[in-house]
Amino acid sequence: MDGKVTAKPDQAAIASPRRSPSQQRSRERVERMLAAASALIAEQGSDAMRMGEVAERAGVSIGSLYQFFPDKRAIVWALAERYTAESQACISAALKDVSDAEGLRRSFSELVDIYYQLFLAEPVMRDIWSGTQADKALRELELADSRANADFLLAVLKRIRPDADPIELETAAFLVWQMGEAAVRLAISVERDEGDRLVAAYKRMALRELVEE
Amino acid sequence: MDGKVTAKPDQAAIASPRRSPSQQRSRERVERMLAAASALIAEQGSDAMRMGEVAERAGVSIGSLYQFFPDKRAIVWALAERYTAESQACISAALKDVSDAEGLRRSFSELVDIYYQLFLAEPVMRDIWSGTQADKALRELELADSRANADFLLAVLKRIRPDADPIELETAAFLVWQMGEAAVRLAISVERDEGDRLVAAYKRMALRELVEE
DNA sequence: TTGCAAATGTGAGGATTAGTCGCATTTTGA
DNA sequence: TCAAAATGCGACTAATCCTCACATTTGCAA
Repeated sequence: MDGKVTAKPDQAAIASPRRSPSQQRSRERVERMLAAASALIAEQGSDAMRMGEVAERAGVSIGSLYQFFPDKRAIVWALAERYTAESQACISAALKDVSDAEGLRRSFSELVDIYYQLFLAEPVMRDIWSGTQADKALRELELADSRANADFLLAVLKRIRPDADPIELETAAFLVWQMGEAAVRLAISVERDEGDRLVAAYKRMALRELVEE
Repeated sequence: MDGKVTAKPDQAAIASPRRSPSQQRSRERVERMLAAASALIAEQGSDAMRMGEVAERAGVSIGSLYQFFPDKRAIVWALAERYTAESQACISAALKDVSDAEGLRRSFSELVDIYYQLFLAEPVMRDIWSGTQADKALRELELADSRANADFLLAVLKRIRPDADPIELETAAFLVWQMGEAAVRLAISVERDEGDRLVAAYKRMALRELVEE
């Protein structure tokens, strides 16, 4: 147990590749590893995903897998980061130019629908956010992501209601956003009909809080 | 809506004791096992809990542990069941006699506070609901529990607004309840100040939905 | 009391799987 | 060209869940 790897203290050691692929060849292999992991998570869930199976499906050896990912969580993390970056861009775009209540109504409703569809359609996201919450680092990524997204909403609120207490607006934005994530997670875990009703009810509830206060 | 816990699909097959302790001696030993598991979960989280450690701390052998619990999840499940039963009784009591909007305001506010305090104070609950969600059976227990609790709320709503569409009321009750659980989980994972603000904001939001529609 | 079946208790070992390590092969760059 | 760096490999180690064959205790009918 003589530590050659110990140098890095925290987050880098947790989530970043053990070694960055610098050659074209290895970059492609890393992509294959991620694709294999993604497929396996979609099929069985991240918990049941076996590292050996990822390696086999990617056509690489176990050793190569661990060359670029320090541990199993790092692979899931890497996928989660991609999805959050993607959805953040989407959210930012949807809310960037909103500056009045009516615009918020429209954009917010669309946004929730997009989010709902995304979760319905993407098994990996579904698993990562509802299944692997056991992982502390992932929970923190989600929380940070949630805050970042809530900030887009907060920016809109500040434009619409410039005189309101900023702390109150921040609380409202964060809460409403987090509720939305919970609503979507709930919606995808029940029958489709009920899920649709729940998402619609959430939209009403959220908008009432956001624009009718 | 019979106010009774609806039996989940194959909960017995998944989680029930492999063998029911019939002698006083073994009943006490099972209690010791659960107590040990509870303590370990509080200290390290259910994921890091080791079966060997549970056995050692309970003063029994590994074999005895598996005599009464078919697997690791069963121990966590058994603890989760106790807590949900406890909190359901509490919720039922708080909402049983509410029959008007003002009563709901008062009781709901108290209820949320109790829930919040419970999560703040009880590390095992905290871990089970935020950490071990990777376990499918536990997710289902939570969902069933959530529905059962929402039913108490639904009963109140039906008394207060007898003319409203029952499906809509059901959706509202279920959503509001689920949002509450999400709000509390969120609140305990941030700074205390912010958590308090979030819970307060949730209360306002929920009551507006429940009594001002 | 006695005898015996059922209940309970035990812990070494089987089975699985995350992660390591020394060495082989390929690429880079001077 | 060729040495150093990067990449690739897979048998092996370690940790951990859980089983199983056997030992011990308890309940109870004769």
